[in-house]
Amino acid sequence: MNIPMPDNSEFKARDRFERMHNEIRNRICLHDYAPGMRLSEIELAEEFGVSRTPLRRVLVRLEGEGLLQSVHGVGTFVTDADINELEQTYRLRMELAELTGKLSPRAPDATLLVEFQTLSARSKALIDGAEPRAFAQLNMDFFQALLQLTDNDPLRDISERLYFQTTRIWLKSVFASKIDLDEEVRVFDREIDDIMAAIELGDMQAAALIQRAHISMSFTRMQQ
Amino acid sequence: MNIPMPDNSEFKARDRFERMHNEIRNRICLHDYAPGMRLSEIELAEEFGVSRTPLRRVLVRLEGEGLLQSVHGVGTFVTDADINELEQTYRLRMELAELTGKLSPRAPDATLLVEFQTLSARSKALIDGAEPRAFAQLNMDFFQALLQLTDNDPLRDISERLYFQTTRIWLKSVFASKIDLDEEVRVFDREIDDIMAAIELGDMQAAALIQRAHISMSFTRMQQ
DNA sequence: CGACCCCATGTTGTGTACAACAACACATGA
DNA sequence: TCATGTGTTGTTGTACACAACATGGGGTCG
Repeated sequence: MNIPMPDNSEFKARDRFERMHNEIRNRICLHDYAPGMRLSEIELAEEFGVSRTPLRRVLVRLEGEGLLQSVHGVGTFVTDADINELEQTYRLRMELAELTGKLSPRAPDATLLVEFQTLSARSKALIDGAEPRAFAQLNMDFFQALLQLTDNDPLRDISERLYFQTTRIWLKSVFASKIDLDEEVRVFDREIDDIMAAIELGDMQAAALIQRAHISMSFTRMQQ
Repeated sequence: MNIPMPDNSEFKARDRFERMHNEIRNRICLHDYAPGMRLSEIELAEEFGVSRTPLRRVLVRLEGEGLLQSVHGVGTFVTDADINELEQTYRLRMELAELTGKLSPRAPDATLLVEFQTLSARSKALIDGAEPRAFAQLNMDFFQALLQLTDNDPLRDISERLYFQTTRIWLKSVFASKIDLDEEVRVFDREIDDIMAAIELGDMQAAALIQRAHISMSFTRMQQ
């Protein structure tokens, strides 16, 4: 009844898939591929040194994650979202963030604490003049660090999935200068410090609530 | 910036993909393909009258949904889950069910009410001696009807995703006679009637809470 | 001038042959 | 008897050629 799994961790094909998937997902998230943009299967395949077949496997996965959409005979496009879908997703993300503190919260180990401190330092380095892309990268890294505060795997997967669905749309507002970047960076820096304070007290539920509040405020600022 | 979409709804390729995906997912959910079972790409491709290529696209999607796992040179297997993963997923499903009543609850239209009555009738028909598969099918149909009580699309998607991840494992307990099927059917029949009562009062939040309670109890009975 | 048709072009989708890989049976030797 | 190597078989993964499809431009007819 057990599914066979090679104990060796070489996984040539699987690793390649994972690399390509992460790389393309990051590019979408960081607006290297902006919403609405068309991706060329041929160019991407050439870049990664593979044929279209394994690349398409990655694209199919990303389509399942709601980040891409393929249209026969036309192209593969980065999906966009209107304000209504976005609001639904944000409201759900808020609830999930709170659940992070309720379902299997996990206190961070020493390694993770150091990682948070590094993130905090990176944040402060951005306060005096930041580029949107560097800020987006930091935001993503911080989010993924936060995910390690819960042991509930499905919750992690889903939160990550929704993060990647919303963050590029949010970033669009930043790029369009609808949001004041410097102000956003300052707010984010406070969020990191507040959450770190809660974590160091071992109060994971408080950390989750702070995160929830910031997701909410982030969406509010975006609407203005 | 808009993604092109044919307004015509013929979509030959897309429809075929959707059909194959739903069919295989249902088979997994109803234990036509039990957890741990190996699927033959060649046989499935022949059955659907296509080559391996488009079929593999479906399998990749199902792998992304956590229902399948492909191992190079060995086979494609229906995933199983141990009790720990299952508990995590069930706890998350409970919370999401409650959220259904909070985030964009929607009162059912006449069509949906009729559908619920039909489901109730089907349930009562099963009370005197039911087959596990028919019960599983009813359970699935009822769940998908419940999903229409919220307008929050991401919440719907995720709830459905998690349902398909857990229900086949739950059904395994039923097939293994760890759970008394007749008793399970009676409990489920009450759940339908209780939820319908709440819905007819327009109290969607109560309906959601009842559902949450039943998800919880279902998992408890399963553990015994 | 406008409406329509047709075809050239570029894209995604499909079929097929082959490569990479893992499991198993069997022979072979210590 | 057991360990080990080796070939066979069947599976998933990959490459490539071609089909299906949508788009846009130019031509043609009204």
